[in-house]
Amino acid sequence: MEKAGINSNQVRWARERAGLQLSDLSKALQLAEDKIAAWETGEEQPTFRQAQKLAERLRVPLPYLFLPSPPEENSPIADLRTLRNEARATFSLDFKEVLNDSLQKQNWYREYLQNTGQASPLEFIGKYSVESDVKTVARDIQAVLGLDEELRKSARSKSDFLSKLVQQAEEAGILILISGVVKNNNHRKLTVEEFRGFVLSDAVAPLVFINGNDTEAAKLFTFVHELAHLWVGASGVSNVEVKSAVENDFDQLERFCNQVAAEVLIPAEDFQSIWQSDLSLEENLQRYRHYKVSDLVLLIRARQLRRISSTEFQQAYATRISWYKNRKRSSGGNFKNTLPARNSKLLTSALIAATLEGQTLYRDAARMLNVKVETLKKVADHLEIH
DNA sequence: CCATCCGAGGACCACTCGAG
DNA sequence: CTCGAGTGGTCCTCGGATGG
Repeated sequence: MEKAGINSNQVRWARERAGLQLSDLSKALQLAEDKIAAWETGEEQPTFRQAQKLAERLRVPLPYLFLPSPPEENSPIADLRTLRNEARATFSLDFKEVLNDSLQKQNWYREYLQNTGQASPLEFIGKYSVESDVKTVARDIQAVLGLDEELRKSARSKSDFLSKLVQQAEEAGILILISGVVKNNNHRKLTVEEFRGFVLSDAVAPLVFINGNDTEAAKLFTFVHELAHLWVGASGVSNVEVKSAVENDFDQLERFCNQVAAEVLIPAEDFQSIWQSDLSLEENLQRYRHYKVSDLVLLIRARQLRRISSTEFQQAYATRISWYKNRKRSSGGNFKNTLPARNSKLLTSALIAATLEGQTLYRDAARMLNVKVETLKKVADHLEIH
């Protein structure tokens, strides 16, 4: 069998980068641990086929295994880090892949707009700064989203409310991706401990990514929080701790975006006028049902506006969180709906339009969405029906 | 050593239904 | 009417099994 002739040092580097033990790899590749160890020392060489499988499992392009030394991997993440002053030592491989995947989609979409003469700058990107008035920014976001009494009324449920807002944001030209996994791999779930969302600001093709593994309540809040980022024109990775929204976040930008998000979802004036001090917390929460926001958001608001004590907040918050965590996730669903939701409907339909017009190859389009060509065609049919 | 097949697991939306 | 819970349809990845 012909040997691949890879650089043994690269095997070790890639394995450690992927956070895998020799034993994990041995199991995944169905090969003896000694053999893989020998690849790493250079005593043995894998076959081409084995090298291919190895690269696949280590999530690196095959050529990486032949390089003389590890490649620089700093590109977009370095920028994000400087923009966000939180000292995050390292990002997980999963996160990096999601970020790169999103950047590719954003780049494609920007070029698509340019090629079709639709690339006009969105007026709201970077319209304000963190020094701006919270209320003013919040009103502007509401206006762009068309978030008014009517929209709230038309939402059939809280999750429907979120999807309606997402739809409005996409119509305004913002790509919104909501996914709880890396690419289409259900075995690689994203953790909310690492991030709840991120935003890639851009004048013509802004992109918001929401970690779909989060609770409904948190997703809604993160979504609006990321929009606030765009309104001040800042990219960044966010881990919006719902809890920290009521305390003084050390980061001025994050604090500002949290305040704006709360103001968008439930304006302080409305909140104050509806609240009745002689009612219990639970009774009061019932009075805000038509706002279609979850108890968690209401609790944040109540605390921010000093309607409840810190202890009351902590207590009510804790019971909600455990309830949300215990709730069952139904399995099933239609992949033809899932795919556009994960990759942004705006991007998906633009991509399909581009392939139909012959500007983009089916192969490339399918690769960008991480599906087979056949699947992409089915999704295209599905979307045309509606 | 390797190609191929097959079942398990699980993501997510859209819609319906029934209780309050 | 409102709202949450439940359900159906579809795909991708993984890993074990099989047999060349």
